[in-house]
Amino acid sequence: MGKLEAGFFLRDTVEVARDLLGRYLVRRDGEETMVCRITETEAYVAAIDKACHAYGGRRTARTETLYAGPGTAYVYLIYGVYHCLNFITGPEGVASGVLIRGCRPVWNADAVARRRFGVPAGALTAYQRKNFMNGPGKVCKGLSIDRSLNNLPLGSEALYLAEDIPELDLPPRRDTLPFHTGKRIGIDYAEEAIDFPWRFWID
DNA sequence: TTCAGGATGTACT
DNA sequence: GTACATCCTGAAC
Repeated sequence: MGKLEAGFFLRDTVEVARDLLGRYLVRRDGEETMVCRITETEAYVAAIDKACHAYGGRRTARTETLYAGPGTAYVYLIYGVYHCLNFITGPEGVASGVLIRGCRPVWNADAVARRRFGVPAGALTAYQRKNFMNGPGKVCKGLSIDRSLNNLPLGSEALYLAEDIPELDLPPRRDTLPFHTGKRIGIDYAEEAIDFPWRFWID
């Protein structure tokens, strides 16, 4: 099946964030299976990063998932309106993870478009296509991801990451994939961590 | 195309 | 009470 396993997430968080670009996010919601290619990620590392929810070792009901084992899904509500999806990196007990900031449907785009805009993919305007899933809240809207999936274990059928998907003829990520690096978005409060180049994206 | 402002719930002070 | 790892709308250009 090509599912990413624990070893993938047990590496340095920044390296995992970079390596998730171009890989497949698979979501099974009832009878519908949707597949997206990841196009934008950000790394968060509690030990040195004031932008991380678990900075300074903070343990609360919300941050508890950040301390879970490698590959666990961390989903939280932001601004009272939208959800954000992360995958935990490193060993259990070390709070760090990768935020999925953007992706693009590569299988069953109709199902994603209906969740995102209420219409099939063919009915989208150019503006809607451009803003399909270019943000963490939009990714979750398009894939029906909410807090019911928080703390979901690595490799769950409802939501998992894959290296390749042979049955759909989706090829593995190229290991020479060109990518961009920059500062993270929406963390203006995070002092020196504002400038960490921990955001990665592909075209 | 860019910009300001509002929506909205939860965590934390 | 305040802040928040955001997004949408409508107005101005």
